[in-house]
Amino acid sequence: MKALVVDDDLALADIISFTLRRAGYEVIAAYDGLMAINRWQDESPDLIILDLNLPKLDGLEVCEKIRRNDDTPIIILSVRGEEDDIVKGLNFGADDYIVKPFSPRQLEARAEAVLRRSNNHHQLPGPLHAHNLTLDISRCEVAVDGKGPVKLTTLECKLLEVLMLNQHQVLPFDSIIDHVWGPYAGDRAMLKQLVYRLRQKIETDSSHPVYIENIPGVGYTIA
Amino acid sequence: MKALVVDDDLALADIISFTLRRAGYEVIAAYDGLMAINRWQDESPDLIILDLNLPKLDGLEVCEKIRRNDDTPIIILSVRGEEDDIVKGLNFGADDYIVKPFSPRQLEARAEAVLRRSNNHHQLPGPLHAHNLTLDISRCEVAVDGKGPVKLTTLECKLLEVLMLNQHQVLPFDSIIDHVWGPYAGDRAMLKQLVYRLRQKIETDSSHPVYIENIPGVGYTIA
DNA sequence: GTAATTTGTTACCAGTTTGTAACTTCTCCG
DNA sequence: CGGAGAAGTTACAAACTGGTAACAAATTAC
Repeated sequence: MKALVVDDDLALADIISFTLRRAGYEVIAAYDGLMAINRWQDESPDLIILDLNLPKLDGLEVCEKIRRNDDTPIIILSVRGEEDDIVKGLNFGADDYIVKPFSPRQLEARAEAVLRRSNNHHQLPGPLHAHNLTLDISRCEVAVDGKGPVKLTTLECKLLEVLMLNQHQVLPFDSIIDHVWGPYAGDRAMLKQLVYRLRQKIETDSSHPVYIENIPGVGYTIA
Repeated sequence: MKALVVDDDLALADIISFTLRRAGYEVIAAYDGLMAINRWQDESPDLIILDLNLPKLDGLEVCEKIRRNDDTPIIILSVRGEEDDIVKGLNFGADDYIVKPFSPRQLEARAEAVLRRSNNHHQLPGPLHAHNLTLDISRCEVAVDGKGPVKLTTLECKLLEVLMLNQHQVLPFDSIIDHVWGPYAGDRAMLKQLVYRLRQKIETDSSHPVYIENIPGVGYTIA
């Protein structure tokens, strides 16, 4: 069982690693967000212990990025014990959220509980389809109604991606914002603007949006 | 998605049930250990929220008994936040352990995280039914008698939600106000107005309200 | 470096939603 | 019957919302 420990606090990372090794895990470590992504790609661990407060790339973003590609179990470890942080973390796809300070034994028990549940299966992201839109995420291009692909900017692409991934569901403003700009950045004015710009590119009749629908006071959806 | 809530504190069990219903779960309850086992056998819920301090049969024993037979996700809920308790709970096969007091939002998020793992297709909260009304909370839309959906405002939606969740019960003004406007906001005049506006949208004969009934001096109800 | 593109910021407008208050109707009860 | 209190109705103003636009800052391309 291979575990990836991500924490910029070297001392703490060591303690965690030690704990896990003692419990029989093979442990690899990363000290910032980018490194975490790299090690995850190279080593494909069975479990990730993730601190939130990371240099270079925020923990939540790491979590999101990983979740987009597979479902390696993730346990978030953070000093932030606020309600909002916990809920946000779990909504980003984490399996558990432990507030520091914590005990090794608890970490061990929770790791086991999470692993007990997980069973590996992969899924690779092809182009996304919804309605009659086809989104090629890697090239940031969308084909409307089969017609020639339209180039999107990075943000527009992320917006459309999260909407299409959750087709038929209404996504609340805040969760869209989190997914497009990452946690702790972005606001409604920016989202409003971005939706406007994206619509300009994919909607034909501006007064009656076909694809991106607004649910007043709640969020947006692609039906 | 069916959830079994086990807690001998009736008030708390009610709060938990309400929270889960709001999130789109069908909820059944049990107030002691033996009852929990019975209901679990009869109803085979998709998720169990389990208090540890139970009469007749201890929570941990319930957990163990259930685990022996199947792997229904179990979230333990307890006042005991000691290391030992948490580790023990998780080792008995629970999927998560939440220490009281906790917030509804966190319970909801953790329930979702656990379910995400247990059955890979994560079922969406379905619409609410009562009488011949169908309320889609996420879209703020209600279908009357199967006919085309009517758009509701956020407040109207919250009002109808709380009424429908408590169908057949008379809800006192103050508790409705709390649920719609939150604590320390809203008053009866505003509620009166809101009921009027909601009725306009769903009632056909204004002089004889079919859905929302007023109990003078007490509150409103959906029969 | 400059030009082009992308992104963030601010302001405005129209439509909607909400709060407030006055007024009417209903109901209960002596 | 009549009056008081509760609930329903009406009307209007204030606040808010989301779409649009124009412009500035930041980023990228050349």
